[in-house]
Amino acid sequence: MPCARALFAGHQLRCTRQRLAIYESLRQCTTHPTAEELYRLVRPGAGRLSLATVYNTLEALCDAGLCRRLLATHGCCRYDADTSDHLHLRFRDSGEIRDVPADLGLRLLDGLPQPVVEEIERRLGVRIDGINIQLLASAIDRG
Amino acid sequence: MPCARALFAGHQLRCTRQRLAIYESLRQCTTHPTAEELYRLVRPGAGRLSLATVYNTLEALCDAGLCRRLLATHGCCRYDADTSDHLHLRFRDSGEIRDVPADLGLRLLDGLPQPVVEEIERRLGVRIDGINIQLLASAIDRG
DNA sequence: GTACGTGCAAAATGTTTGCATCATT
DNA sequence: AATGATGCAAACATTTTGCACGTAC
Repeated sequence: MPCARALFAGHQLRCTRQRLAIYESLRQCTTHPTAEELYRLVRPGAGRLSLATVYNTLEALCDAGLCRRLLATHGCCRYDADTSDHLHLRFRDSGEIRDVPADLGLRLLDGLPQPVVEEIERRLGVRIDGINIQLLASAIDRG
Repeated sequence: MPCARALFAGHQLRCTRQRLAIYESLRQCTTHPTAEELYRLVRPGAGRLSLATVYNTLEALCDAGLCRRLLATHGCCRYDADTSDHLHLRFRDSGEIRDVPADLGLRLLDGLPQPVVEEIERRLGVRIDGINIQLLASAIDRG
């Protein structure tokens, strides 16, 4: 894994003390922290740091492709009266969420190897009782 | 599909004018609306209605299993410095998000039939360039 | 030196809560 | 009649913004 400085340089990101600390911390963290958690984690060793900077930095890192938001809802919560396991298509630019036609969604879900799901249950000691699949889409022929 | 009144009764949900309107509207809607959108959609025909009631109703419907939140982040945004396609396990009760071990995640992803992905691209006219898979887990041996 | 990042505080956004009133059972 | 839902406003939580100052390039 390249060092943070090199990655920042490669993405035209200015390399500041705060950004380095935030990114290093996020890389070492296995807990998928929130902005607030990162702030509390990084602040003690980082001299002055504000929560707004954490948000700004995470935004910059995401834009550069160096991190991502987990299951970001692109704004606010969306609701669906169809509670069966089905697939959603999320458009990267607009955040719009569309359903994948049921037949195609089923064919994709059927492809998932059940033995692997069971091995995940065994190894992690959990019961898996649902799945969310979100395909990320870019519209074709834009710009 | 059973009528809303019957579903409400089956889940010990009081059947009010507002709830009926909200649920019917959500069922007919293909756009996965936000609470705010539902509010604007339902209000005109529903007499008095407040946004808080929309939130309360959606909460009650979700609890009853009659609808679900799409990709709810259970609180706030979480970040991940690993931007490769990998699987997450979300715990229903705590909202904690854990990584699925890479080898298992890969085996699950490899099971996805590529021809189906391509057919989705063709039929919907989009380019699919990423996938989020979130397995929903309940801890075993609780309570 | 300039362009960009930062801190702080304030605003904006999305969601929840307290309480008196009202409606469903 | 009793329980639970509603409307409203206010609280809350998360994220974004404006601006003066500071720092990397």
